[in-house]
Amino acid sequence: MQFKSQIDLKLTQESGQTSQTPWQVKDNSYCEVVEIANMPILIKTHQNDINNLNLEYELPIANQNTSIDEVAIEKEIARIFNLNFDLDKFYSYLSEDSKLEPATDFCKGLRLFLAKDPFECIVSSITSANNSIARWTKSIAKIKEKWGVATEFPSGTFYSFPLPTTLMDVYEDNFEEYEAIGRIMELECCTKNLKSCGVGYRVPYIKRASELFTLEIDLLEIPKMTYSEAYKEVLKLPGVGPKVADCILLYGYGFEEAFPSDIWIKRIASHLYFNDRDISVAKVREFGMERFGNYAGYVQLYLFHYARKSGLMNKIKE
DNA sequence: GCGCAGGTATTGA
DNA sequence: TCAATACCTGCG
Repeated sequence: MQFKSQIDLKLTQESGQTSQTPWQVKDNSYCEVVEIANMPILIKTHQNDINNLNLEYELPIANQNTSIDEVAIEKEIARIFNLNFDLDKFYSYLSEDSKLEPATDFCKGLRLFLAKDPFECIVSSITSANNSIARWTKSIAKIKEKWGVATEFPSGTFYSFPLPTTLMDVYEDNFEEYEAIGRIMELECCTKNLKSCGVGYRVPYIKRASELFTLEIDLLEIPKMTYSEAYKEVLKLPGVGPKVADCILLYGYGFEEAFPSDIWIKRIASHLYFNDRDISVAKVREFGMERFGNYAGYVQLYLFHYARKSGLMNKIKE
């Protein structure tokens, strides 16, 4: 299967978008389990040039004889890598703004990398708050190892992200785990609890969010809402403030009018557009949404990577 | 060993 | 509505 779209797969995978961790690299391909028509399918993507994306897939060993709708796979992959977004049109938009114009050179082929699973996106986003990319990436990997759903494929065993029902009931920390099954182990041997994944004080946020998605909130309703309805809805979740809400909406659900604003976007925006004046994060968010409209999300993505790669970030650290 | 980075929740104007 | 502060962890 091949997609004739401009995309830099490596850049898109590794740009630290918060909806999910990068896919596993195996044999020169990025591999991940994606659920399509209620079946876990192992997707392997690779590319040789920036205008082609190649894809192979495997069915679970237990379902080798099941027939699968390839069109559904194609659609889902195009959604995840946002392949229908017109990059060239976006680049000509960037070129009209002298502040944004240089970003193109540093980010050619970078696309939104949307969540394969909304719940994973939400936990990833909560974990990413007040955290470094390296740290939250490790935490998510540990959560998958400990409670993920294993599926056997011809290429091996792969784990997908745990379900909300699983995560809502896990032990919070060593002490809780020890209390529950302490008789057969030492306190320092406790490893199957959320705190041991390095998520720190976000433990109750993650557990409570899992509970909400099990009992009260329907993840599939969110994409049907307008941006501002969806924004209010995800803000109800513990550990979700303005920045994380926008990340969930943009990287998780593809609301491209979101402009996730953190300390870096604030610094970049105030440097480029406000003469280095100190602007509140809330104002930067408003500014971005107002000025860039439906391109706000892409502009945010591009600004961040442009600033990082060009050395602008080091320069404006105040 | 210790300071620092980084959003959210909470508290108190 | 806004400012100040605590929260946890890993990195330099």
